[in-house]
This record gives sequence, C-alpha cells and structure tokens, in this order.
Amino acid sequence: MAESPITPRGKDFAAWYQDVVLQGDMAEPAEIVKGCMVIKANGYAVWELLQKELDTRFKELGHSNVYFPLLIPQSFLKKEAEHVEGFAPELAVVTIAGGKELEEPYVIRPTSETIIGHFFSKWIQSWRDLPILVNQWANVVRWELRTRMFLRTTEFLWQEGHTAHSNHDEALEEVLRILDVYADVAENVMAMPVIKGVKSRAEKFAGALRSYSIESMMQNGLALQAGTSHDLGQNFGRAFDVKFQNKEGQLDYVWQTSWGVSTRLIGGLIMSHSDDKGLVLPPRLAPVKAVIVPIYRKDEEKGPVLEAAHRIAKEVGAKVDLREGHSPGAKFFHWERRGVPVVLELGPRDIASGNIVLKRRDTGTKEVLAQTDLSARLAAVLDAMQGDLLASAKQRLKDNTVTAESIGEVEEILKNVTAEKGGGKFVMARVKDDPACDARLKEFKATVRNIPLVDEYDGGGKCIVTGEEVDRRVVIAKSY
RNA sequence: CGGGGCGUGGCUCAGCCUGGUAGAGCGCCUGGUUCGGGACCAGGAGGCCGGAGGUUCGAAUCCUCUCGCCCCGACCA
Repeated sequence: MAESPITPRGKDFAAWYQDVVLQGDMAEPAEIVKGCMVIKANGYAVWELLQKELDTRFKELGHSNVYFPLLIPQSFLKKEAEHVEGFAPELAVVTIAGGKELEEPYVIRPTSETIIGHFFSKWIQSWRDLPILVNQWANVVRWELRTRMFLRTTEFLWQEGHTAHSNHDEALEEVLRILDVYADVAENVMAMPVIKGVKSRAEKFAGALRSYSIESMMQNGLALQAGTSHDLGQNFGRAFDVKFQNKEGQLDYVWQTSWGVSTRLIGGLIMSHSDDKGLVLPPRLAPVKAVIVPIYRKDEEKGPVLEAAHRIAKEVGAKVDLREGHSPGAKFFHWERRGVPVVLELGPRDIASGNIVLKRRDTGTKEVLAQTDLSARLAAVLDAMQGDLLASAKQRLKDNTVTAESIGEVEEILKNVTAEKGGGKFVMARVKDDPACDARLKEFKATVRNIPLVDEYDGGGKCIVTGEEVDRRVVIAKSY
C-alpha cells in the first residue's frame, strides 16, 4: 500500500490541515501573491453551497443584496476613532493610479462600514426610510502577518450585512436574529456546533458598541470564531452624519448593525469533520454526493458495467468516474480525499446479482444492496451522515469543555496547547468583562472567546482575576 | 520588523563542504498487459540550478550583492 500523502492529525495538526486542503483540491497557496490563495473548483463549489444557504435566509428576513466599491477614500476610515485604530495596521493603500500619484489615497476595503455609512447618510432622511437592510457578497483585504488557507488569508471572500434602524431595540433584535441565522447554518448545514455569545469589550469589532459571535471548536480543541454580528450603536451614524427625522419631528442618528461570515467557514468545516484519510464533507455541503466507480476486467465486462453505471447515476444523481488508466483502488482514494460522502462500487459481480456496493465516507462502512433499493437507501445514508457528523462534533465539544475556578487552573489547562500539537479545551470560568482581565489571559495566549448568551453552567460568582462578582462563566480558549 | 530555514525538470528532493558533460523518486506522454482499496513492463518528453556581478581555463558548487518563499514571535474574520 502506498504511503498516505496526508500527515496524521496526531502527528501535526497544522500540517494535517494543509494536507487535507491540498489533497482535497480545495485551494492552494497563491505563492506569487503574499498571503493569498487560489480557491479551486472543489473548494469554491462548497462556498457556493454555503452562499446559497445564507443568501436564502437573509432574503427571507427582508435583506437585499447590493454592492459597494472596493476602494474607499482613506479619510473615511479615519472618521470613526476606534475603527481607524483597529484597522490601520492591516490596510493596503492605493497611492498611484493612472500613472499619477492620487491626491487622496484609497484603501482597499478591509470591511465596508465607512463607505456604507457615507451612502446611508445620503439615503436616509426620515424614519420612513428605515430600516435599511442590505447585504453584499464581496472580497476584502486585510494585511495579516500570519496566514493559513481559508482561516486567515490576506484577501478573503465574505458577506457583510449592513442595516440601519430608528432605535436601539430594533437594531439589537437584528443583531441577534442574524446570530441565530449563523448558528442555524453552522449547526444544520455545516454540522458544526457553535456557542452564541457576546465578545468581551477587549475583543469587540473596532467601532462597535458590542460584538456577538458564534464560536466553534476544532478537532485540536482550538476555538474558531465562525461568525460575528455587531451592534454598532450610533457610532457610525455620528461619524458619517447618518441622521433621520423621527415621528416626533426630531433629528436623531440611526442605529446600525453589521454582520459577516467568510470563507473561513470552510476552514472550520474542514477542521470539524475531516480525518486522516482526507476531507469529509457533510452531505448538505458536498458538491458531489455520490460517485460510482465502475469495475471491469475484460472488454466484454466494460459495456454492461458502464451501461448500468450511467443508468444508476441518472436515477440517483451520482457522478460516474470514467477515467481510463486508473485502477478502481486509485479512484476510491481519489474521491475519499475529496470528501465525497458516498462511493458506489459497481462491477461484474454486481451486474450479475443486481446489487451495488455503497461505502460511507465518515464511518468507512460498506454495504451491499439491491440496485432497486439504492435511491431510497442513499437518501437515508446521506441523512444519517449529516446527523452523525453533527452529533460527534457536539460530543467532542462537550468532552473538551471543562470548568476552572482559578486563573492558575486555566493557565495549567491551556499553557501547552498549540495548533500543531492540539490538546485545546474550552475552559468555562468566571472572568469580568474588563480589558485588564483579557490581558491577563493573553499572558499565556488564551482569550475570552465569548460570554455565552445562555448560561448552561452554575450562574454567577467571583471573577478569577479581580475577585469581583460576575453573573456567569465565559468561554476561554486558544484560538485561530 | 527580530530569530531560524530554503530557492536545482510539474512536485519532493540529492548533488555544493573538496569547481570538471545536471541527477533520483513521484507525476506527465506513447504502446501493451492490468483493473472488487494507491498496477506493471517498455519507450519518451521535460531544467540558462531564483536573479545580478565577481574569482577561475572552467561555477549549481567559491565570494559579494539582490529578490522571493517557508517556519517561529509581536497583529487579526
């Protein structure tokens, strides 16, 4: 047996991840463009499926898609004090265009709150213009120091929703509604369980009043922020003079929200389910759900096998691997690495018996069934796989979540955790929402991931850093 | 930007110390035999050794400069 091209998870989780991305034909480093990647057909197809799931939900909630410019006047970024401070280090700036130095440089958008604020101020005069609910599918650029494919690249794809409301309650409702959409897609489409919560003040989006996130746990126990939804308050309204006249005839600044998920989700998907044999995709996000590998020795076997393969493929919506010059074994490995949920083997023996062999990607189990039962059985298997992937991810999250009662205990649990070696945990401990406490955790490279919206633990008690009373435990972890 | 490493066929690398006709494995192409978990045989294509300068009769190899990439640290969806 040939050596696997994939580093086992236990040996080096980071190397394993790279191998799975590459071998699964999801993406490859751009090389010639620092920190960027090429998303390949198999990866982009997953993104398209995710886009469809999200887009449908956004539209059901009344949002419309729009598109704002990639280039943003540099001065815009500076209008919101916290925002510029947060993004300044990672901006790419265009200073020359058309062969001439620009009077005012453009930044390539790292996010679009500022330029959208500008247009909101033009569009909004009255409470009757509100709410505005828009979303854009776009690319953004953030000059990151350390990149990893899908998880953090210089350029990435995402959606950013932007809404404006006449009061804070309504804006906050929007923020939480979207957080629910994200959690729904993560759990029910991606089979990736998440914890909904509020970011600590130290970790919130630059310019937001509060940020909310969904956090998930990867197989190495590291946390991944899978989506964020921001309550921007009136900060951008003030910065961009987005005013409206309310029912009482008074001028007020709008209350805004913004929210996004990115191609990072694909990284999360990979690190949630894949194994040492390669990519594992939940059926709902698998571009190809089943592949038939035809098996034949002699020419007189080839005809009937291919004929049956095509007929069955049509019936159940599978793809037939017709490549010449590859043995069936090589084909099995090929599709396995690419995360196809089900591989169907069809050879002379099956033609004779009217059967077909079905192999499930996640469990590796094989079953022989009558061709006539395949359609129903395939649907059931895909359904079961979707459910089982979520169940096992939930179990892993549960198994690797612990409580701690002192800062020393937290440090002891997390100090030796790395992306390569793994061993990460979600440590539930009481920590006050104070940047000084976040700083204390940072001493051993851990962060407050979020403060869960739903307290599933034992309520309030004393902060392990300051000793002050807090009302619940927060999620502490090392993260991507 | 600090510390470490690396640039040689498409990929992974050997060769460099001790200068003398550019190599291996994988992949690719052709033909044949194979095919129920990574097939085999035969033939073949493919490289100004990252770039520039220098030393030398002669440089992948020695010297100087340069460019780029990867890893570790400080920032982050």
